[in-house]
Amino acid sequence: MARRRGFDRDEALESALRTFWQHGYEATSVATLTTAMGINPPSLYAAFGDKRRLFEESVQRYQETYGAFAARALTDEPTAREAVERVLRDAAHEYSRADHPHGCMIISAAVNCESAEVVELLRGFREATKAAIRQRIDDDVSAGRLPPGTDTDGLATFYAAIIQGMSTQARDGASLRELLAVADRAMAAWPVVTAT
Amino acid sequence: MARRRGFDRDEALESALRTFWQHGYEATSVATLTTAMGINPPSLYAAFGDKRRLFEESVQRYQETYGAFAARALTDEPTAREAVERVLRDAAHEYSRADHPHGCMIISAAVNCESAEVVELLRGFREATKAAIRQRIDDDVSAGRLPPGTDTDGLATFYAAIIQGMSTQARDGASLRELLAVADRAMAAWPVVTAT
DNA sequence: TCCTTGCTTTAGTGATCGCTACAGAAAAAT
DNA sequence: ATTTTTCTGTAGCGATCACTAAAGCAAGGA
Repeated sequence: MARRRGFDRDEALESALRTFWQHGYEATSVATLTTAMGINPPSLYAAFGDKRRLFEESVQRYQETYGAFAARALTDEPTAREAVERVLRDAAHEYSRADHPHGCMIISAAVNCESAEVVELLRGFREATKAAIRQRIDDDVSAGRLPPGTDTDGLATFYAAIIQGMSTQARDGASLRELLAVADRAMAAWPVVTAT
Repeated sequence: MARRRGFDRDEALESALRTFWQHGYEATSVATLTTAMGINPPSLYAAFGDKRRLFEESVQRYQETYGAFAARALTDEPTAREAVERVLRDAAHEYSRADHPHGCMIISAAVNCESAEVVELLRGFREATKAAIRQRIDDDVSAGRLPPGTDTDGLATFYAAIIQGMSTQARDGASLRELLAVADRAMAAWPVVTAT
């Protein structure tokens, strides 16, 4: 039929992801992207549509790779307490790794962003994570591991805030040790279950 | 001598501050600034130097006004515990007020910013706040209100992360009630002082 | 071998970026 | 009233923004 694409679409998307992760949506220019991806603008537009759709694909890919630890922890662990603790400890490791940008892309890539759609896209992902934490805690209330009157929404908001604070700290250069200390301290705020 | 300035420098600076606070350093264009300030570019450059120096003055002004609650709480309260608790509760109120942008300017205005100098400027302010919290806790260790082995640096990092998480939550639309719940939950992680 | 098809490169679109030259206007000093 | 000085508005600087028209090139089908 015709000539085939001369670059690996997946590798190019990974390069775009990391560039967006480091600099954010609007601060990343198409020129920066094409340089990082090793292609020319027309190839980018042919393969990914435009800058926004490339960003959306990058975020999707982030959620399925670097950001997948949270969903994994929430489903794998037997109790809400262990699940949340593992989310925080995994976040500490993930956010401080030296082989990719620090912090969380979902949290930091659209902070100074004029596009309401892009802002809402990431805010939606953050809300979803918070809702997943709350669901996991609700399950524990239903199972009797937490008292019936537990403020599950408040707890979910608190741990979502912790994750966001850890991401900011990581961006500011906090070490794995410091982030783990934050995670441990945050778990000290877990509701005390009084014996019956 | 000569013609006097036709606008109020302080009012113009306040307008610039709020614009930077809302949109961040790089996402705020000079055109946006001049519109918000009600002046033309040459007036801005004559009165404030350039965009970066205007931003620095805006940050300075922010610290002395909207952001002054933290330093006040840390010096006014009698104990570190009360001081940190008041910082968090004041932050909850300040970050969710309807009459100015949500969250903290120092935390959010240079997240997606390519200028290393601007990033470092705000990071320096964040480090200073963290250091002030740590100092206040160190004082309590010296005074015997906290045990000698207390990890004061870890505690300061934790509450700095809480403040940053609250700022992100506020930007995402969290209410005063939700932010206060985060503050209260965070205080539940304060070290337990065992009786001697 | 030649044609068709689609990816590639080059080069440039109008719009906006931070910033400023220039000239007119206004107020204090003479 | 005239001069001096500094602010003000207009208009535009070169650079960069996201994006694309046009033409060259490579590979499968005839």
